[in-house]
Amino acid sequence: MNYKYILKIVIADDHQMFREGFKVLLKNQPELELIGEAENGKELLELVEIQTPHVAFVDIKMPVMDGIEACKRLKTKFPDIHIIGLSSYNDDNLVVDMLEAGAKGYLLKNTNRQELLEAAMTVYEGGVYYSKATSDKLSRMIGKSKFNPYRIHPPVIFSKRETDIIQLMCKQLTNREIATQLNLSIRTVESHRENILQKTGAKNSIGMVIYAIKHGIYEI
Amino acid sequence: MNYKYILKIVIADDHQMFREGFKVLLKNQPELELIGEAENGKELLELVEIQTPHVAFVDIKMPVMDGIEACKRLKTKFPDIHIIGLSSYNDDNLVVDMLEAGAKGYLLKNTNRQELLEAAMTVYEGGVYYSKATSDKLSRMIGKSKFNPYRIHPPVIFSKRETDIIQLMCKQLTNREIATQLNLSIRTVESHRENILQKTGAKNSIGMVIYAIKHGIYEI
DNA sequence: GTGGAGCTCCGTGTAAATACGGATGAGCCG
DNA sequence: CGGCTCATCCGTATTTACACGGAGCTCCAC
Repeated sequence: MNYKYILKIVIADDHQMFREGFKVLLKNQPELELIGEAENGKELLELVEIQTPHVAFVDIKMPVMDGIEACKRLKTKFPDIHIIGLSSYNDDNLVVDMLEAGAKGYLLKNTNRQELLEAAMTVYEGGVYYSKATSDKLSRMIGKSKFNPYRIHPPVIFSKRETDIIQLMCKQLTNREIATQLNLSIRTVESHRENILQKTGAKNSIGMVIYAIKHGIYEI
Repeated sequence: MNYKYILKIVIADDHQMFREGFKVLLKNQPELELIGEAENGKELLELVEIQTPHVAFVDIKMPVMDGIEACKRLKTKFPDIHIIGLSSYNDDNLVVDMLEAGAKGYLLKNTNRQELLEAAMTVYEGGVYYSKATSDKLSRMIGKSKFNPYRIHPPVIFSKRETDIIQLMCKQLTNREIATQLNLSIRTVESHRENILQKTGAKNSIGMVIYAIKHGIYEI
């Protein structure tokens, strides 16, 4: 498996032991960068307020504010965030609630680093992911519900060239300067820029750079 | 908000978790450079002995030597250092002690990067800064004491109008749309934009929006 | 009551970006 | 092979942005 992104993630769980174990799983996993931890849903909301994670791993059962409520609020306030529910065992009803609240994935806590990475990447790209160890009962519940795994929106993927151009644009180079630097015609650069605007849905280069920053294409 | 310094800061707190969170808050905050950490007051004194921080963020409650004692000793030995007290909740009496010991600011630990930066800059420029979430009780205590809050305003680079326009630009409005929304002539908006570009040193609107995001003028 | 800062407005340009249309070849994959 | 994406290039036109200049007004502080 090969991924081209580095995803910023956060973990919300009330047990420090689990958070530590989670961090151990992230060792030597450069594709996932843990940028914050929360002990409950309230802290998670505060955390997301100041950070900008791509994916949040959220325990369903937490004090103060549980994962389901946190998920609902997160999706309202930060529609772009991708949420993966966590539960200690197959707490079927709660998992379904979590998915209805907007989570796009679900993992049992005794997961492994492979699943962790796969789940994060899948939901980030617009898909859904369920723990392989998901109980038959939960599988049937999901199968019957609207949460059947499918890819909603094709992920916005940028070609290498487009990524280059986005980054150079973010460095305040003009189309002409980018063309010179990349040995391209300025018209080619303009074409790429148009495609980028179209893909990101941005109205102008400002929207594009915000998109780029949000999605980690450009680091500030 | 715009600051022209890069402040060297240190953090003293006995909880590694908090220090890590503190460091997260400093991400993308080029104005604050963390040059050292200490786990207690004693380590803090040793640290300041060999480093020269502009501002020290010091937890009040620490083992070995608490923040209050550390603050007193620091102010005696290094009168130029600026100290901001930290506490997990409104521990009113201790906060007052900390301020009497020479701290020029006080922050609750669940602060944000905006407050962090503002507090650091304010005390560095000779002012005092208290956490916005400071309890009413503490406010009264401070009000009665010699530590009457006042704020030295750092050189304000952006006027209210300019800030408005920056934020609308970040929302991908064109000059014309901004003019309409603010009931201004488009030429006025263009003038403001030119001033903003000049102030930020940005080459175009992309540089400006990156500046705005970096400095908390626009939240993404 | 002078001076500065902020806000407002304007003229005249050039440079750049945005928007629509189109095309060709290379490379990959089933 | 056939279909696809990517990268490359182009024409034409309009809209915005950027850059340089100047000026009058209010408000407030010194």
